[in-house]
Amino acid sequence: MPELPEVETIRKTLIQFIEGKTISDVQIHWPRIIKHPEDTERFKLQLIGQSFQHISRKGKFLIFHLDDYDLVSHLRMEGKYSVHPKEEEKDKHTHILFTFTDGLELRYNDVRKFGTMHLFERGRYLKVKPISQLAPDPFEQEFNLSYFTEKLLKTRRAIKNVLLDQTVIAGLGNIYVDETLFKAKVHPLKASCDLSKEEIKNIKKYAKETLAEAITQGGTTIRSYVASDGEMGMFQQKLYVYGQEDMPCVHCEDTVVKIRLSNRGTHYCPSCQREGA
DNA sequence: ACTAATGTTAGTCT
DNA sequence: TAGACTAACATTAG
Repeated sequence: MPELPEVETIRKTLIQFIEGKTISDVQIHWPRIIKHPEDTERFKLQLIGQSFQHISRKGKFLIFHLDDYDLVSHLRMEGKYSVHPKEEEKDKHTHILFTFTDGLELRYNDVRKFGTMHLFERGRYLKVKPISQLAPDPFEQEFNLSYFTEKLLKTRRAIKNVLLDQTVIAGLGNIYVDETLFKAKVHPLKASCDLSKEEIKNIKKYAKETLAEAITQGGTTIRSYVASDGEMGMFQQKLYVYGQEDMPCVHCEDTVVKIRLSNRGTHYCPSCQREGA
Protein backbone atom coordinates (compact mmCIF):
# COMPACT_ATOMS: atom_id res chain seq x y z
CA MET A 1 0.00 0.00 0.00
CA PRO A 2 2.32 2.65 -1.21
CA GLU A 3 2.24 5.90 0.69
CA LEU A 4 4.81 8.65 0.16
CA PRO A 5 7.90 6.76 1.42
CA GLU A 6 7.14 3.72 -0.71
CA VAL A 7 6.51 5.84 -3.80
CA GLU A 8 9.77 7.71 -3.18
CA THR A 9 11.64 4.41 -2.85
CA ILE A 10 10.10 3.14 -6.09
CA ARG A 11 11.08 6.38 -7.81
CA LYS A 12 14.68 6.09 -6.74
CA THR A 13 15.04 2.45 -7.77
CA LEU A 14 13.15 2.75 -11.02
CA ILE A 15 15.10 5.73 -12.36
CA GLN A 16 18.28 3.65 -12.43
CA PHE A 17 16.62 1.12 -14.69
CA ILE A 18 14.78 3.33 -17.16
CA GLU A 19 16.57 6.68 -17.46
CA GLY A 20 17.30 7.45 -21.09
CA LYS A 21 15.42 4.45 -22.44
CA THR A 22 13.24 4.83 -25.53
CA ILE A 23 9.78 3.27 -25.87
CA SER A 24 9.28 1.14 -28.97
CA ASP A 25 5.94 -0.40 -28.07
CA VAL A 26 3.14 -0.21 -25.49
CA GLN A 27 0.74 -3.05 -24.64
CA ILE A 28 -2.46 -2.34 -22.73
CA HIS A 29 -4.24 -5.34 -21.27
CA TRP A 30 -6.54 -3.45 -18.88
CA PRO A 31 -7.48 -0.14 -20.55
CA ARG A 32 -9.45 1.23 -17.59
CA ILE A 33 -6.19 2.04 -15.79
CA ILE A 34 -5.59 4.74 -18.39
CA LYS A 35 -7.71 7.77 -17.54
CA HIS A 36 -6.23 10.24 -20.05
CA PRO A 37 -6.29 10.44 -22.98
CA GLU A 38 -9.66 8.74 -23.25
CA ASP A 39 -8.57 6.92 -26.37
CA THR A 40 -6.01 4.35 -25.23
CA GLU A 41 -4.76 3.89 -28.79
CA ARG A 42 -3.78 7.54 -28.67
CA PHE A 43 -2.02 6.96 -25.33
CA LYS A 44 0.02 4.26 -27.03
CA LEU A 45 0.84 6.28 -30.16
CA GLN A 46 1.90 9.31 -28.13
CA LEU A 47 4.32 7.22 -26.07
CA ILE A 48 6.04 5.31 -28.88
CA GLY A 49 9.34 6.97 -29.71
CA GLN A 50 9.50 8.90 -26.41
CA SER A 51 12.45 8.58 -24.01
CA PHE A 52 12.37 8.67 -20.21
CA GLN A 53 14.22 11.75 -18.98
CA HIS A 54 13.58 11.51 -15.27
CA ILE A 55 11.00 10.55 -12.66
CA SER A 56 9.63 12.88 -10.02
CA ARG A 57 7.08 12.47 -7.26
CA LYS A 58 4.24 14.61 -5.95
CA GLY A 59 2.58 13.21 -2.83
CA LYS A 60 1.88 9.59 -3.70
CA PHE A 61 2.01 10.22 -7.46
CA LEU A 62 4.91 9.18 -9.66
CA ILE A 63 5.54 11.41 -12.66
CA PHE A 64 7.52 10.00 -15.57
CA HIS A 65 8.96 12.84 -17.63
CA LEU A 66 9.33 12.02 -21.33
CA ASP A 67 10.53 14.18 -24.23
CA ASP A 68 7.12 15.69 -25.01
CA TYR A 69 4.81 14.22 -22.37
CA ASP A 70 4.48 13.57 -18.64
CA LEU A 71 2.97 10.30 -17.45
CA VAL A 72 1.25 10.70 -14.08
CA SER A 73 0.88 7.38 -12.27
CA HIS A 74 -0.86 6.49 -9.03
CA LEU A 75 -0.35 3.01 -7.59
CA ARG A 76 -3.35 3.07 -5.22
CA MET A 77 -3.38 -0.20 -3.26
CA GLU A 78 -1.19 -2.67 -5.03
CA GLY A 79 0.35 -1.08 -8.12
CA LYS A 80 3.95 -2.06 -8.87
CA TYR A 81 6.55 -1.32 -11.54
CA SER A 82 9.34 -3.67 -12.53
CA VAL A 83 11.75 -4.06 -15.41
CA HIS A 84 12.25 -7.33 -17.31
CA PRO A 85 13.67 -8.64 -20.58
CA LYS A 86 10.68 -8.57 -22.96
CA GLU A 87 10.80 -12.31 -23.58
CA GLU A 88 10.43 -13.08 -19.86
CA GLU A 89 7.06 -14.58 -18.99
CA LYS A 90 4.65 -12.08 -17.44
CA ASP A 91 2.36 -12.70 -14.51
CA LYS A 92 -1.41 -12.56 -14.79
CA HIS A 93 -1.72 -9.19 -13.05
CA THR A 94 0.56 -7.33 -15.46
CA HIS A 95 -1.71 -4.85 -17.24
CA ILE A 96 0.48 -2.30 -19.03
CA LEU A 97 3.86 -2.94 -20.69
CA PHE A 98 6.29 -0.38 -22.07
CA THR A 99 8.83 -2.09 -24.33
CA PHE A 100 12.17 -0.34 -24.87
CA THR A 101 14.34 -0.32 -27.97
CA ASP A 102 17.04 -2.24 -26.05
CA GLY A 103 14.81 -5.28 -25.42
CA LEU A 104 13.94 -4.49 -21.82
CA GLU A 105 10.41 -3.76 -20.69
CA LEU A 106 8.84 -1.63 -17.95
CA ARG A 107 5.81 -3.48 -16.60
CA TYR A 108 2.91 -2.20 -14.52
CA ASN A 109 1.39 -4.86 -12.29
CA ASP A 110 -1.70 -4.27 -10.19
CA VAL A 111 -3.62 -7.10 -8.51
CA ARG A 112 -6.64 -4.95 -7.75
CA LYS A 113 -6.55 -2.74 -10.86
CA PHE A 114 -7.17 0.42 -8.78
CA GLY A 115 -4.12 2.28 -10.07
CA THR A 116 -4.41 5.12 -12.60
CA MET A 117 -2.33 6.68 -15.39
CA HIS A 118 -2.75 10.08 -17.01
CA LEU A 119 -0.66 11.19 -19.98
CA PHE A 120 -0.45 14.92 -20.68
CA GLU A 121 1.57 17.15 -22.94
CA ARG A 122 4.70 18.27 -21.17
CA GLY A 123 4.11 20.57 -18.20
CA ARG A 124 0.33 20.48 -18.33
CA TYR A 125 -0.06 17.93 -15.53
CA LEU A 126 0.44 20.60 -12.87
CA LYS A 127 -2.66 22.48 -14.03
CA VAL A 128 -5.14 19.61 -14.36
CA LYS A 129 -6.60 16.83 -12.26
CA PRO A 130 -5.46 14.75 -10.50
CA ILE A 131 -2.36 16.81 -9.58
CA SER A 132 -3.91 20.28 -9.63
CA GLN A 133 -5.87 19.93 -6.39
CA LEU A 134 -3.11 18.09 -4.54
CA ALA A 135 -1.81 19.75 -1.35
CA PRO A 136 1.92 20.18 -0.77
CA ASP A 137 3.65 17.32 1.05
CA PRO A 138 5.56 17.92 4.31
CA PHE A 139 8.86 18.25 2.41
CA GLU A 140 7.69 21.18 0.31
CA GLN A 141 8.30 24.81 1.27
CA GLU A 142 4.64 25.85 0.93
CA PHE A 143 3.83 23.40 3.68
CA ASN A 144 4.39 25.90 6.46
CA LEU A 145 2.73 26.28 9.85
CA SER A 146 0.29 29.02 8.89
CA TYR A 147 -0.95 27.08 5.85
CA PHE A 148 -1.38 23.90 7.89
CA THR A 149 -3.02 25.64 10.86
CA GLU A 150 -5.55 27.36 8.63
CA LYS A 151 -6.50 24.09 6.95
CA LEU A 152 -6.83 22.19 10.22
CA LEU A 153 -8.87 24.78 12.06
CA LYS A 154 -11.51 25.22 9.40
CA THR A 155 -13.08 21.78 9.71
CA ARG A 156 -14.57 19.75 12.51
CA ARG A 157 -13.89 16.39 10.90
CA ALA A 158 -11.83 13.90 12.94
CA ILE A 159 -8.13 14.75 12.66
CA LYS A 160 -7.35 11.32 11.28
CA ASN A 161 -9.68 11.87 8.33
CA VAL A 162 -8.22 15.31 7.71
CA LEU A 163 -4.67 13.96 7.60
CA LEU A 164 -5.75 11.37 5.04
CA ASP A 165 -7.16 14.16 2.85
CA GLN A 166 -4.65 14.74 0.06
CA THR A 167 -5.97 18.25 -0.54
CA VAL A 168 -4.85 19.18 3.00
CA ILE A 169 -1.53 17.33 3.23
CA ALA A 170 -0.14 15.01 0.58
CA GLY A 171 1.65 11.74 1.15
CA LEU A 172 0.16 10.27 4.31
CA GLY A 173 -1.95 7.10 4.19
CA ASN A 174 -3.45 4.94 6.87
CA ILE A 175 -0.17 3.64 8.31
CA TYR A 176 1.69 6.93 8.60
CA VAL A 177 -1.33 8.84 9.90
CA ASP A 178 -1.71 6.44 12.82
CA GLU A 179 2.03 6.66 13.54
CA THR A 180 2.06 10.47 13.31
CA LEU A 181 -0.88 10.87 15.71
CA PHE A 182 0.71 8.50 18.20
CA LYS A 183 3.96 10.46 18.23
CA ALA A 184 2.04 13.74 18.52
CA LYS A 185 -0.09 12.23 21.34
CA VAL A 186 -3.34 13.21 19.65
CA HIS A 187 -6.46 11.03 19.63
CA PRO A 188 -7.48 10.12 16.05
CA LEU A 189 -11.11 11.10 16.69
CA LYS A 190 -10.33 14.57 17.96
CA ALA A 191 -12.11 17.31 15.99
CA SER A 192 -9.55 19.05 13.78
CA CYS A 193 -10.82 22.53 14.76
CA ASP A 194 -10.28 21.76 18.47
CA LEU A 195 -6.55 21.16 18.15
CA SER A 196 -4.24 23.41 20.15
CA LYS A 197 -1.39 25.31 18.52
CA GLU A 198 1.02 22.94 20.18
CA GLU A 199 -0.76 19.87 18.85
CA ILE A 200 -0.78 21.25 15.31
CA LYS A 201 2.95 21.97 15.57
CA ASN A 202 3.60 18.46 16.77
CA ILE A 203 1.50 16.84 14.06
CA LYS A 204 3.37 18.84 11.44
CA LYS A 205 6.74 17.94 12.90
CA TYR A 206 6.02 14.22 13.32
CA ALA A 207 4.36 13.80 9.94
CA LYS A 208 7.57 14.95 8.28
CA GLU A 209 9.80 13.05 10.65
CA THR A 210 7.87 9.79 10.21
CA LEU A 211 7.88 10.02 6.43
CA ALA A 212 11.58 10.90 6.35
CA GLU A 213 12.51 8.01 8.60
CA ALA A 214 10.40 5.60 6.54
CA ILE A 215 12.18 6.73 3.36
CA THR A 216 15.56 5.92 4.91
CA GLN A 217 14.18 2.44 5.68
CA GLY A 218 12.96 1.91 2.11
CA GLY A 219 9.29 2.12 3.12
CA THR A 220 6.99 -0.24 5.00
CA THR A 221 6.18 -3.76 3.81
CA ILE A 222 2.92 -4.96 5.38
CA ARG A 223 1.43 -7.42 2.96
CA SER A 224 2.81 -7.04 -0.49
CA TYR A 225 4.82 -3.89 -1.06
CA VAL A 226 8.26 -4.30 -2.64
CA ALA A 227 10.33 -1.69 -4.47
CA SER A 228 10.98 -2.04 -8.21
CA ASP A 229 14.11 -4.11 -7.56
CA GLY A 230 12.10 -6.55 -5.42
CA GLU A 231 13.49 -5.24 -2.11
CA MET A 232 11.16 -5.13 0.89
CA GLY A 233 10.87 -2.07 3.11
CA MET A 234 12.12 -2.20 6.71
CA PHE A 235 10.03 0.46 8.42
CA GLN A 236 7.44 -2.08 9.66
CA GLN A 237 9.95 -2.84 12.41
CA LYS A 238 9.61 0.73 13.63
CA LEU A 239 5.84 0.98 13.81
CA TYR A 240 4.52 1.97 17.24
CA VAL A 241 0.78 1.47 16.76
CA TYR A 242 -0.15 0.36 13.24
CA GLY A 243 -0.77 -3.38 13.37
CA GLN A 244 0.21 -3.40 17.06
CA GLU A 245 -3.28 -3.92 18.51
CA ASP A 246 -3.27 -5.86 21.82
CA MET A 247 0.46 -5.16 22.19
CA PRO A 248 1.87 -3.04 25.02
CA CYS A 249 2.41 0.64 24.23
CA VAL A 250 6.12 1.52 24.04
CA HIS A 251 5.62 4.60 26.24
CA CYS A 252 3.31 3.40 28.99
CA GLU A 253 1.80 0.27 30.50
CA ASP A 254 -1.40 0.47 28.46
CA THR A 255 -2.37 -1.66 25.45
CA VAL A 256 -2.67 -0.43 21.85
CA VAL A 257 -6.24 -0.66 20.57
CA LYS A 258 -7.74 -0.85 17.12
CA ILE A 259 -11.03 0.84 16.24
CA ARG A 260 -12.90 1.58 13.05
CA LEU A 261 -13.01 5.21 11.93
CA SER A 262 -14.87 5.90 8.69
CA ASN A 263 -14.31 2.28 7.77
CA ARG A 264 -10.55 2.45 8.23
CA GLY A 265 -8.63 0.38 10.75
CA THR A 266 -7.33 2.92 13.28
CA HIS A 267 -4.67 2.18 15.90
CA TYR A 268 -3.79 4.22 18.97
CA CYS A 269 -2.80 4.11 22.63
CA PRO A 270 -5.77 5.11 24.85
CA SER A 271 -3.44 6.49 27.54
CA CYS A 272 -0.93 8.42 25.41
CA GLN A 273 -3.62 9.72 23.06
CA ARG A 274 -6.45 10.77 25.33
CA GLU A 275 -9.79 11.74 23.89
CA GLY A 276 -10.71 15.33 24.58
CA ALA A 277 -7.26 16.05 26.03
C1' DA B 1 -17.90 -22.26 1.44
C1' DC B 2 -19.07 -17.99 2.87
C1' DT B 3 -17.96 -13.23 5.03
C1' DA B 4 -15.19 -9.50 6.43
C1' DA B 5 -11.24 -6.92 6.03
C1' DT B 6 -7.57 -4.82 3.50
C1' DG B 7 -6.44 0.91 1.64
C1' DT B 8 -6.74 5.04 -1.95
C1' DT B 9 -9.31 8.24 -4.38
C1' DA B 10 -13.05 10.05 -7.33
C1' DG B 11 -17.55 10.52 -7.57
C1' DT B 12 -22.21 10.51 -5.67
C1' DC B 13 -25.53 11.42 -2.24
C1' DT B 14 -27.48 13.95 1.78
C1' DT C 1 -21.01 23.12 0.76
C1' DA C 2 -19.30 20.15 4.12
C1' DG C 3 -18.95 15.75 4.94
C1' DA C 4 -20.34 10.96 4.75
C1' DC C 5 -20.61 7.02 1.95
C1' DT C 6 -19.55 3.90 -2.02
C1' DA C 7 -17.50 1.87 -6.20
C1' DA C 8 -13.51 0.48 -8.50
C1' DC C 9 -11.11 -4.85 -7.59
C1' DA C 10 -8.69 -9.30 -5.86
C1' DT C 11 -7.03 -11.84 -2.27
C1' DT C 12 -6.76 -13.76 2.20
C1' DA C 13 -7.82 -14.63 7.12
C1' DG C 14 -11.26 -16.40 9.90
